[in-house]
Amino acid sequence: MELDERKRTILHAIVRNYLETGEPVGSRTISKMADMALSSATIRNEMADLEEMGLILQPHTSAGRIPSDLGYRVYVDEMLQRHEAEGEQSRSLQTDEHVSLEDREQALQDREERLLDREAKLEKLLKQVARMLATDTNYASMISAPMVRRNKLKFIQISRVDVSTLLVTVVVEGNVIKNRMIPVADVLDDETLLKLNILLNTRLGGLSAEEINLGLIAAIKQEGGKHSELITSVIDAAAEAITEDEDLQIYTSGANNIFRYPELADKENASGLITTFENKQDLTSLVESTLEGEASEPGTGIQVYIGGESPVQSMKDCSVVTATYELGEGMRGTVGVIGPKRMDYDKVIGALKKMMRALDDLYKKT
Amino acid sequence: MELDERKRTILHAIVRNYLETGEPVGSRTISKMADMALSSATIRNEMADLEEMGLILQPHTSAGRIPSDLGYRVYVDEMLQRHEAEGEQSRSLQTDEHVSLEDREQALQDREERLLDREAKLEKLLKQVARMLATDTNYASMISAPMVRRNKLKFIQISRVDVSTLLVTVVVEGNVIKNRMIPVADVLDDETLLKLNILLNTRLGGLSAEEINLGLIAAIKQEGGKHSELITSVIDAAAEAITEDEDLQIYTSGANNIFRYPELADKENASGLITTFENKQDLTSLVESTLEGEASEPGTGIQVYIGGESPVQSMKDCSVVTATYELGEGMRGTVGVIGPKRMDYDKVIGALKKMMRALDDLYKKT
DNA sequence: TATTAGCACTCGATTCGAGTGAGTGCTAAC
DNA sequence: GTTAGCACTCACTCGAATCGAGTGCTAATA
Repeated sequence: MELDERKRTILHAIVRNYLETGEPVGSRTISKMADMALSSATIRNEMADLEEMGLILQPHTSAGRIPSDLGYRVYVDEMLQRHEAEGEQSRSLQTDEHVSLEDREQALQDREERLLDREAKLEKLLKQVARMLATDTNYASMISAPMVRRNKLKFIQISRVDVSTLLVTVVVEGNVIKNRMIPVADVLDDETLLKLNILLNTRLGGLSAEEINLGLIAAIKQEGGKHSELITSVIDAAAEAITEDEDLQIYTSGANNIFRYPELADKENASGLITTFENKQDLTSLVESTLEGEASEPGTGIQVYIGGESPVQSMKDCSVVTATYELGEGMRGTVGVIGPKRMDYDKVIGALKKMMRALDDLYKKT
Repeated sequence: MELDERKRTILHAIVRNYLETGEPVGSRTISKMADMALSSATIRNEMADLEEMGLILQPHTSAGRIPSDLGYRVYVDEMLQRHEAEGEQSRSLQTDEHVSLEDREQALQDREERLLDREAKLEKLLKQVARMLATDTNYASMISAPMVRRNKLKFIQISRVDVSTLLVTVVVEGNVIKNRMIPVADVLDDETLLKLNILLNTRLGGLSAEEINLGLIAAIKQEGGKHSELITSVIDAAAEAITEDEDLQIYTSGANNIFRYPELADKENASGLITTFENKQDLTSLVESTLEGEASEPGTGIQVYIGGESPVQSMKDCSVVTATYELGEGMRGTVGVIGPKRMDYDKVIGALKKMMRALDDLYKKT
């Protein structure tokens, strides 16, 4: 059977109505709609067809129809196409409605703030983005910290904080900074310290994790003479700073919003979702899946997972809309909104696009 | 009316039974208990008295009794006294059952790990503690990062990472480290850098936030000559590191456990609690209240908030058991367990005490 | 005088059945 | 191909009946 124009219209009507009311929609409701010149009986026939095609379903015999996952799918796909088309258009028109982050932009006005130690301030930004998305949409939101490429050592410094303590500061590519304190028994004079610093920087600067092998370490130790033990500690710290695959930071917000939607608020669902939001662990699959999808088919960058399509088990009754954001320098992360399957996809996609544009601008203005 | 021995026994029986079953307990249930040689009628009379005294109440006329908040209070108070007594005993006996953190202790065996950059590793420890408490008790848990006293500058260092970037590293009392990157237009040679470092350390080292006033800053700037702009930046960073009243970090775990207890799992309650756990903001009042309470009456360090006693509005149907932990050096924080009013206080208090002992040992072994 | 047996009573919870209404599928007429 | 009409389904609501755990009170008992 074919999904002709009329069936498509009816499907749309059903989906839209269901998104609004959250209740199964009957044939009479549809036939009474303004631009619908058909009787309920006709609608019923078409509905029967749509059901046969797996696009809608009945909760029980004497109820109206609700969209099936597949039904949502065709609805969303069409919407995405429309958004994409619009996107092309607006890109040439250059709308300037991205005001929401303006206070942040303000904060970033002075040059110093901008190049700041990423770890600290980025976290605040991400939390803010998550919160804004959640409050804007009334759904739950998540955002992953961008994956930073950082496998090259940029700078090492040993300094003496007090007589018995040394501080090792390591800067790696991407301006990620790691500190480590090392207690020492024997006091080192300034000269030795300076020598060690020069030695370490000349030998290790610019190297990646793979390049720092045992041979090299041994060589440096030899050069360092009696301070080999200290050198080991320092290189250790450096290695940790480079390799440490810090478990993908993810921030969430608005978890409580799930209670707004009865279909998610029952104990079973709520408990599972809350656990997912708390552990964050499970959300990584969502991040990965989004990045993959984006790579394989780079479109607007928006992806929608309906029900079971989501890689996260506990979200089988939810829909997830994700996007990939970029903060320049190839730092990419994933941001997403999680809500009931009958979420307002249009609004959510709009909010995400707006947010991504804001993030884009934020770092483009550097 | 007086709370004589028999009334007390009956009250205990009611509370204990209610903690177990979660259902109102009737006179017959009590009279049938092993060590109870009274008829249900007598129990009923006593119950009427207890109700008059405000220690128990009836959900409705034809139901059994449940403990009132006041009833819980006397129950818990007695338990706390008992615990305190036991505590005295076990302190001289020196039991050695604190095994739960042993893997962590293992990790801290090698000396280096121990003095490590607190920020990073402490966070993991705290998260682990929270999770362990939550899984041990099946309630929700929270832990606040210890408040560090850090108002004295210990060490400042400016170093050149690359031609256009300087790195300022500030260490303050308590070995908290702050980094900040500063972009510079004009290149600084090593000598100037060294001079600046010495200048800053001699003038600022050991000073507290109050002591770094505008006059001093002006004086330093003058000494620094043409690098006054840079000096401003550095002092800025230092000041930030000292004062920054970083909004009291709090970690939570096991929020989903609230769904185990029907009296907390209804939408209203659950939504409120989840929001509280997510924002963490509201939990600060709990931390403060605990520290205050601890200060005014230093006992076992355990405090119990029953229902409305808790300073957190959303927890009016919960009980909260908190404790103050200490990681040496006067670094104190608060750890707590949040559950239904009918929580197993004994188990929770036990778990908290055990955890505190483990934390104590962890840092005493330094 | 304190305790207990007995009894009427209360009231939430559960069950049952009737009634309601939104919605369907099918058939026959247009 | 569309529509009016009709019998049918089934979740939902509501009130009545029943159940039973538990109470308070009274009178008898040790």
